[in-house]
Amino acid sequence: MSSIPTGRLEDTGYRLTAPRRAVIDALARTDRPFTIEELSEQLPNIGRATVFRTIKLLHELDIVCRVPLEDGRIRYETSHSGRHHHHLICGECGSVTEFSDPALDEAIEQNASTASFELDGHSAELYGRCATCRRLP
Amino acid sequence: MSSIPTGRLEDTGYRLTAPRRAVIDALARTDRPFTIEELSEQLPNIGRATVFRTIKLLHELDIVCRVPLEDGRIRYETSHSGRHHHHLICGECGSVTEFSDPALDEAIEQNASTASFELDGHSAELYGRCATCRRLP
DNA sequence: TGATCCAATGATACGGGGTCGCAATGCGAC
DNA sequence: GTCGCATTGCGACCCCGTATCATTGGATCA
Repeated sequence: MSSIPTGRLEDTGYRLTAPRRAVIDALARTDRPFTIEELSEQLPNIGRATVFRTIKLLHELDIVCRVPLEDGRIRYETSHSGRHHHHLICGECGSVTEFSDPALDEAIEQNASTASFELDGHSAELYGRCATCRRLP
Repeated sequence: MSSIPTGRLEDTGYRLTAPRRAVIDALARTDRPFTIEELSEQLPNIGRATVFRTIKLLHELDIVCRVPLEDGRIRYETSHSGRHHHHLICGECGSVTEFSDPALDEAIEQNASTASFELDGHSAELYGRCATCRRLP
């Protein structure tokens, strides 16, 4: 159960309304990647469109992040670092672990630079099985 | 106008039928990433479902690859290398350039290994502006 | 050459995920 | 208080892709 930086909403001129607070509370109660549908089920009093809009907003503020699965489906997750990062996505239990690595970012920048490409974003997702599912210590 | 290795279809036990040939011919005529809809418009006599099925098939055979855009939409592209690679995706002209880089793959494997994660796939997409759009030599 | 059989096709309905339009609501500033 | 505008809820809608299923047609073998 992590805490969500609601201040960031108000700082950027958005209102912290009751429905938004309800979505944020629901997020704080989950520690696993979720779909909008799952989230929406937990919030029967909140309109589906509002859940979508709120998640979109939180995504723009880097409070939640999109997690693209291998098959193209999307889940969302509350970003723990709030900074740019990558994901280790377990295909067995569905867990998602954030990581960041300067060497990886460096390799990405190097490739862009070699191609005279002006980089303004990137994504990197790793798919496989997590340590827990492999029953490693 | 690149040539498509149609042999790979028959080698794997699939029939090289007229509709499939039509899709493949259309691909050979495009050198830009495309959506199924765009492709389907060029093939008014081919059923939409067949275009989807054929692209899915070609994707499994690594003849075309999925290109996930920054906003989550998907385009497809005929894979030039036929091997695993990453993409430089220009947000201005929409061009997609393949590249592969052992250093990048190495960094990815390193991170998986550190997390005791058993890697069985990964993706890396770079978003920005290509050299042409930047008007570089 | 024809008969046979199964993969492939096309039409269409369906489903998941997300957005739009719009009237109603409710913050926050004055 | 009240005014204005951001936000909400509802429902219709859209996009992309898949499932269903009757029909077609290609490869194989006699």
